[in-house]
Amino acid sequence: MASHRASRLLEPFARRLRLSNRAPPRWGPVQRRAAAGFSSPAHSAEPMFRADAPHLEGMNDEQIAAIVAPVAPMKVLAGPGSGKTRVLVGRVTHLINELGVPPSHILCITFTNKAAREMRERLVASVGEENARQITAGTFHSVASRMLRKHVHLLDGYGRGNDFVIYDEADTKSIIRKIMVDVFMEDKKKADPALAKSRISAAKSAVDACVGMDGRRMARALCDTRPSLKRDPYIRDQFPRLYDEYEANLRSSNALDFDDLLSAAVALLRTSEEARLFYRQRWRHVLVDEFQDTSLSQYELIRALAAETARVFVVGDVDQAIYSWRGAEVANIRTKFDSDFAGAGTVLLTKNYRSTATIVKAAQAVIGESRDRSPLELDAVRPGGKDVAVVATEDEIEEADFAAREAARAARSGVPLKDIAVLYRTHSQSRPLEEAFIRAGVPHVVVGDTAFYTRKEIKDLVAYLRVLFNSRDTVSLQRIINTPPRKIGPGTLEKLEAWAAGLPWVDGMPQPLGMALLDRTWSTPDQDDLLPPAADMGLAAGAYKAVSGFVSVMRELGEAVEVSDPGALTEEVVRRIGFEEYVADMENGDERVGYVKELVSIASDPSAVESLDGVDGGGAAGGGDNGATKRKSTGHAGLGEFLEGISLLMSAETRSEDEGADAVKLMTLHAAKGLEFDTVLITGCEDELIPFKRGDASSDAAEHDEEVRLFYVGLTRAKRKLFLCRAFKRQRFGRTVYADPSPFLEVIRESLVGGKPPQARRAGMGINPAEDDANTDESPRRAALGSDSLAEHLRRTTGAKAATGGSPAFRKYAAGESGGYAKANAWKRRMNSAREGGGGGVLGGRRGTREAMGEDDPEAAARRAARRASKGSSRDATRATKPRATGVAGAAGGPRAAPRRSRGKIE
DNA sequence: TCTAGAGTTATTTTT
DNA sequence: TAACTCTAGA
Ligand SMILES: Nc1ncnc2c1ncn2[C@@H]1O[C@H](COP(=O)(O)OP(=O)(O)OP(=O)(O)O)[C@@H](O)[C@H]1O
Repeated sequence: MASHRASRLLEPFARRLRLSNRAPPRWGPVQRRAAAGFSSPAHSAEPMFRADAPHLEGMNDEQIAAIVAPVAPMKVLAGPGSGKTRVLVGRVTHLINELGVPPSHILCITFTNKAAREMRERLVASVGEENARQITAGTFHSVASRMLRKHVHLLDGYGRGNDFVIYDEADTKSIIRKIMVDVFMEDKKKADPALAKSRISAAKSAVDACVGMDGRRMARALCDTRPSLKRDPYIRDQFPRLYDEYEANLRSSNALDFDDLLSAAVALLRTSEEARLFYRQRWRHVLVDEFQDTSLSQYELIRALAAETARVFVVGDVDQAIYSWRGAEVANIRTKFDSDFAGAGTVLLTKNYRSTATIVKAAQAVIGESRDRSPLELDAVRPGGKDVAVVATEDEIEEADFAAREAARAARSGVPLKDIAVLYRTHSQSRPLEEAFIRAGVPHVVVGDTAFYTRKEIKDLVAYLRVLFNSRDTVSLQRIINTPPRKIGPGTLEKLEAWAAGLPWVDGMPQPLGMALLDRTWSTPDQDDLLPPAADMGLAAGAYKAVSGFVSVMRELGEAVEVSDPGALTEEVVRRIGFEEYVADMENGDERVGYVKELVSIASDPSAVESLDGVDGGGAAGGGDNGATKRKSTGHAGLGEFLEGISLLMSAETRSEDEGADAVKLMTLHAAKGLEFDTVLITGCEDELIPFKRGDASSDAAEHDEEVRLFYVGLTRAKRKLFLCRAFKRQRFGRTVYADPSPFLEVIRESLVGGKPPQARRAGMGINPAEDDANTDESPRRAALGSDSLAEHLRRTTGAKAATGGSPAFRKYAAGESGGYAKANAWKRRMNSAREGGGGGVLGGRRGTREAMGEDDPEAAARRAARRASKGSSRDATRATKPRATGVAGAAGGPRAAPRRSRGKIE
């Protein structure tokens, strides 16, 4: 039985394989143009390639060495902009065009969906549409999910069916909250599922495959990686139980969380001969981008897929490792790869083709602040000019206005909007930016914005679809059973649960309520009553009627599933449950109705799930029926694909028209990894924001280094022009917080202009103070707050030592010693703690701030004094002096409002 | 069961 | 500040 299935699944591959066995013509003689940085793998096979092959054109020797290296484990280590991704694409092209590898045998793994999409574009350009379509390119999670969708039933005792759902953060937290309240009797109010979830997640990524491990085992694993937790009584006493309850819940709901996707895929490959055989045949060549950010389970997935076949090619840069907080291990690329993949070769690339020399120099200076960096050199190929500007503004609103204006200016001078990015450390910074872009009428896209799918009306609607797809999904059922209100309150729900608990168990578990209600598991096949008699369910007549109503709607919708594509089905759901009327009645009803329509249109649009098809590569992971051109998939499978898409692809802007849209991209520094833009503006270059410092936690050296790397990643996204923006003050928690410049700014300044005073800078070294920008602004204030006053501010607040040699000061600061930036920090601490204390302290604190600021900018001090005198709230005062004639009100309904992410299709 | 008003909470970073 | 949750009262 099993082997029959296997051979059926493998059949298409066998066919392709036969086809591809014809050797490609015209292989040239072996040429070894490349030597530098190329350590030959143990294999003695010589690289074979045509020196004139188009995909090698313009490549340097090291790049070619990597691309044409013999098929054997290979890793490419190189700094930003050195062409790692380009080499990876070149390698794929080489495999297909020169070695005759069928594209469907190639698996390309990236870290984010954006990167996957970009990779796909590059592949299309290099190997053509048809070939690219057959390559599997996706994130670890999407690839793992696809594997499980096909084969999870082969995981013995795992209790999941192929119609599993993926629980997102909100879903898992709601489960945990429930456990905390029901099992641990915690106060509903106090319970903090976030911490517990992060512990569970950390434990799961600390282990190569959590499948089958119980809570105690997981607790031990967690303590092994985080020794500080060993003495934590919570981990010892509660965590194991919590974990087991959590797992039981997911299992009963036929659900997996994000970490489970990876673990289960690893377990699948380890335990199932059939699956192992299948995927090793399927993906004979595995290539991984950004390998430095792989976690243990991701690494194990690669190993399980490719360790024996040894056809693995990874690229990465330890200096760009920015995900250790979620379990990424640099050791994977540093050492483990070499020891696990025998005879692994290494190629180093050291030329930066992306950025101008000035930008590279600034970036190198910053990464130099990391203690644990790669010894790799990075030489800029492009000459440098005045490409780096430091800009200081009064607050985040001005900063945002500046960014919008600068983007518009760049666009006017010919830079495509989509080649401009505004980066920030935290999502919360995106809001004023977005408002400014709307005000300025500059088209923009907020990338990685999950807001759409976390909206209540969208979650509700998706929950309907999920229950229709998988009736065991208890979290979703609880969401929808009384939404819109249909008189099934908590009391009724409790009775229903009691009823379901009394039904015969299925698969060794009590029946989830959804299954009991919707799958008629209580009935014998020939009965066709909607539900058992009311008395059997312990319900009063009214409640019984309400429940019957719900069940009958769901039954009918369930029948619609098989004949509808996701769009039509969603529309049908909306119609049957009167969702639009329900939503319209809530506040902001019109807007919400718009979002509902948006979801329908996303569901209807086959290209909305484009990257999912891509993951499938038109190949076997999706079943035997494909290879056909893209079409709407109907039925259960189509619904599953759609649901998977919205769980896995975090952002709504996966639709092609948004992706390709000519719009400025707003995103976090993390999200920008691997991308490049002509012009980059990094906002919030302030101490404690970059590098980020959380109020409570004391940051250790490793965390600081990661902040350094993150900023480094941000800097190196810029090809031609880089703006570093900071604001003197910023609203946080509704309070005004004053901030010093990021210490990294001083590092950059010093590297580009040396320890010279600000005046010398203007004479025209690397930094362009952007004074013009300031002066052409309608607000004359910015001139006063340009980078000159910034430098002045830096010099004074960090002391003379820093002024003549910022770096020693920085080192002290980083080491936590006093004398460096500690002075400035003490100043700020005083400010903030003064504000914390009651009334009088507030005033005193503010005054102190102004004085301190006033020292370096008399004009600003005068302005503040005027504001103080005006006695308004600080916000009003700010507004009064702001060039906001076109303010929020004007922009809100403005016809030229920029295309925001989630509304694109509403018209 | 629903609502309005009070009260509290929030901000790293992502799949 | 603003967005969300909870509670009391209808
Ligand atoms: N040999 C080359 N000649 C010209 N341009 C090149 C060459 N190699 C790479 N580039 C260009 O340099 C830029 C950076 O390449 P790529 O994105 O592949 O770098 P990367 O190493 O992946 O960067 P990162 O680590 O920042 O993701 C791209 O625009 C690419 O086209």
